[in-house]
Amino acid sequence: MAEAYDPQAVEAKWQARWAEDGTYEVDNDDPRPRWYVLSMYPYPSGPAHQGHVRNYTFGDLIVRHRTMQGHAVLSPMGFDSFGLPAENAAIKANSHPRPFTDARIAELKGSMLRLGAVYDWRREIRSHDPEYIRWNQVIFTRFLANGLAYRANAPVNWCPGCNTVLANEQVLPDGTCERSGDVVYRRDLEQWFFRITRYADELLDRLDELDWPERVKIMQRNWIGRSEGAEFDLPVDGRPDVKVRVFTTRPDTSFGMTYAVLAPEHPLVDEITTDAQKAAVADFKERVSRESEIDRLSTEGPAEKRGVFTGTHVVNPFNGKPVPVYLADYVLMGYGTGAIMAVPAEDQRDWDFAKAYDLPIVRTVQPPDGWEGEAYTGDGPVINSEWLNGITDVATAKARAIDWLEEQGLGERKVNFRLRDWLVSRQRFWGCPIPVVYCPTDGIVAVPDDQLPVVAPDDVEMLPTGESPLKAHEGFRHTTCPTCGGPAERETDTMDTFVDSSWYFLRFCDPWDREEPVDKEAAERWMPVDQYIGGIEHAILHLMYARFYTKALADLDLAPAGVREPFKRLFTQGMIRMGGTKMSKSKGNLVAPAKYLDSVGADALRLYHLFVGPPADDVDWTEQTEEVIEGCSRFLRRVWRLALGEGPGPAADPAGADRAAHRLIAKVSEDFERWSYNTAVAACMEFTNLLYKDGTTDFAVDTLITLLAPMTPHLAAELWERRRGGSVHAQPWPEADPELAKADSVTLVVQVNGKVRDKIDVDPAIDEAAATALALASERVQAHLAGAEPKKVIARPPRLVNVVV
RNA sequence: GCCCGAGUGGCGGAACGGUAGACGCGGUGGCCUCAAAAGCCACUGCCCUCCGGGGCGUGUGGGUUCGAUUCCCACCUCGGGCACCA
Repeated sequence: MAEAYDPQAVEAKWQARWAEDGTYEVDNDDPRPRWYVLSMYPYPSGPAHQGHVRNYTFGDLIVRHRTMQGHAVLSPMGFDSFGLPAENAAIKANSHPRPFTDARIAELKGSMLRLGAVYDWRREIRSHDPEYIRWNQVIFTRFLANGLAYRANAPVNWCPGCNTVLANEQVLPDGTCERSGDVVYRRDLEQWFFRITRYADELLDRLDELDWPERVKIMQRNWIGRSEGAEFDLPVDGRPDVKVRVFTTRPDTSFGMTYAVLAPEHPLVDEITTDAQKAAVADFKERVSRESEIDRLSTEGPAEKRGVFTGTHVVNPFNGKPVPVYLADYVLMGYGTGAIMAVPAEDQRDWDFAKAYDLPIVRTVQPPDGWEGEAYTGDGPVINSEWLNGITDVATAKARAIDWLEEQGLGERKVNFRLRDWLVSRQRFWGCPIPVVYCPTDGIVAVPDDQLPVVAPDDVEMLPTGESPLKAHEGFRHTTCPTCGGPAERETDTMDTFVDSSWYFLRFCDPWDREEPVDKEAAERWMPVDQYIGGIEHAILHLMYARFYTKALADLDLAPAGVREPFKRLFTQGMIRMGGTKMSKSKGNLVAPAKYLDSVGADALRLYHLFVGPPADDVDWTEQTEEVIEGCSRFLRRVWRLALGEGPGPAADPAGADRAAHRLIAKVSEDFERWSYNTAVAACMEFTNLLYKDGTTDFAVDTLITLLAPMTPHLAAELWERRRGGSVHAQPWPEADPELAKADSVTLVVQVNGKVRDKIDVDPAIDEAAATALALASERVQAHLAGAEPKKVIARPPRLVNVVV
């Protein structure tokens, strides 16, 4: 009797061997065809949780599968180690975020190793490493030099009590500060931005060429929010020198404009407000500025309170008629021109406002017969529009209206984006410092390369004031100007941590490069990432920023010019849920993987994650989960006994077992390609059941072990070594022989009027005539025909015959 | 409100337009054992049955088709994303 399967012993042995042998280290000059697999590098929050396990199980499967297929697989890993949790923990413990972060990384890395996920750890990147900070900062200065980084005023949440900026998450729903309880208000502050909008068109257009989940592409398209329309001027009535510029996507409806609206923050507001309305307008502006973001953006609430009349009129250039100008909170300064022409008949927001303020409504598109709705935004013939009347569709009318505006010199075609520039300033300590100094003489000066990295000092006091200790650190703050040598002040803001993750995949190609952030030759070789794997929660921000960085770095000659997109294929795995909500540390409902690593082992836990359902779907962690994991462990023990000769004896029909093995190869290979791991596991279980029933052959068992290698790598390695010697992971991925993989007989299903009435075993090569004859000869079929003549017989040999009466 | 995605046994889930429920969990029965654990074998959608079989079944209602879980239309429920973007 061979010894029982001891997962902990087997797993420790092979993990040590893979590390010692550097099995999954890959050099940049490796001659094999390249393949770059990347799981999103994690924020180190402590030991791995089930979401990590799921992510790295899929990633590791691909690494091992592609390696067996003969590729040089680049599989790097690192840690997104800057961020607020470490800063808060440090404040709480009155320590520094670094030791805290390093400890969390050690824990997470430890559980990744125990999972048996293999990486080229020589390439490890940590965002808080001074070397990575340096290159992050070099890139920032290049962005600055090329107009991709700039400083501008931006509204922020300001807490007067804490004297600091708050993140949206730190503002309570009632608009007060979560720490001090003071009323938070919006205030303009100088902040750093990256000009991602320069790439808006390319970010949108290149989505088409990506092999990404459709829903992620849709989310990105919506986020970019490209809309085509026109911009034109509305002269103020009686003051033709003052004009209000508006943006509209529906210039065809211009004859239906019955009023105009400015955003409350619009610069022309004070100029055009009449004396009689001054008090009301001031009152309204004051109220809007105090409204929290949430209130302002809510569609709830009485429409009557949402606007105010300025007392002024503007002239509709289309028909020369004056219309009143209002301020309304539903018009935003940040989009378009911050002013609109309002056409209540064809815009629901305008309709609601018009109703509340008793403004006229004029339809310019004929709604379909029986239309009972309010604003009509669909297609239809133009009405009430003078020279636009008679046009029967919106698209033509739009084009005609824009042409007219351009001919008259009143306005022009215009494309607007919802996408805003990326605000990267964070008033935080535990992040990459922005490498800039402010000099009274030279203004904003980038820190020169030879003085990088700018690293935050260690002798800081982490205080619960909400302020970055960098601000209070005189030694850091006061410096000299790199240009004039005079006294200057350092920027104390740090960069958004999304900056760190926007190019790490490029650095992985050659993390040893001491000259440049990205080694272009190495990046040329490995990029783009062939398979990127991560959570759907990064569908917009991280993936958008990384796409932006890749394009910008290419244009600045900091990355290969030909690589415009970082991630060729993207797979987004489902979330782990428990009791209806996402399993997470903050919700306190984590089920630690360690407990399963200690009991059933890593392979069984990996198998569970592969088997439980389609990888893209969410997983519910329930009372039953424990039993399913136990079931996976049971299967592995079954394989163990089978492989070591303790299960069934040799097959009476060895050729039949071998043919089944070839079918298994075909099935698992196909399932791997289409991310159907749950059915691949099911096929292996089914095959194992078959061997238990009909007996084994060496080829059948070896095949099973080889196919399991990417899924349960330790067990497969151990069994292969005991049976054959050497490493299963060095074996080539098996090829199915199509001849042998053919089934020796198939079930012909015979239906009468679409209902199954008989099943007959037939030769797979059976032809239509023979199948029909066989079906009609069936006693059961005859019984159901009851003497009637078939009207029609549909034969789809060898699987089906349908007799229609 | 708009945009996605999903509704299949007691449960997780299978199913190029062609046998609905693979595989697993749970359950039932049997074998092994002094007993238990482990293991092995069989059965397991619902209803009816004269045990031959028959009927009903993939959220609801229609449609296309010889045939629909699959394609089309409408609706319901749940989950997610964006939320006044002119």
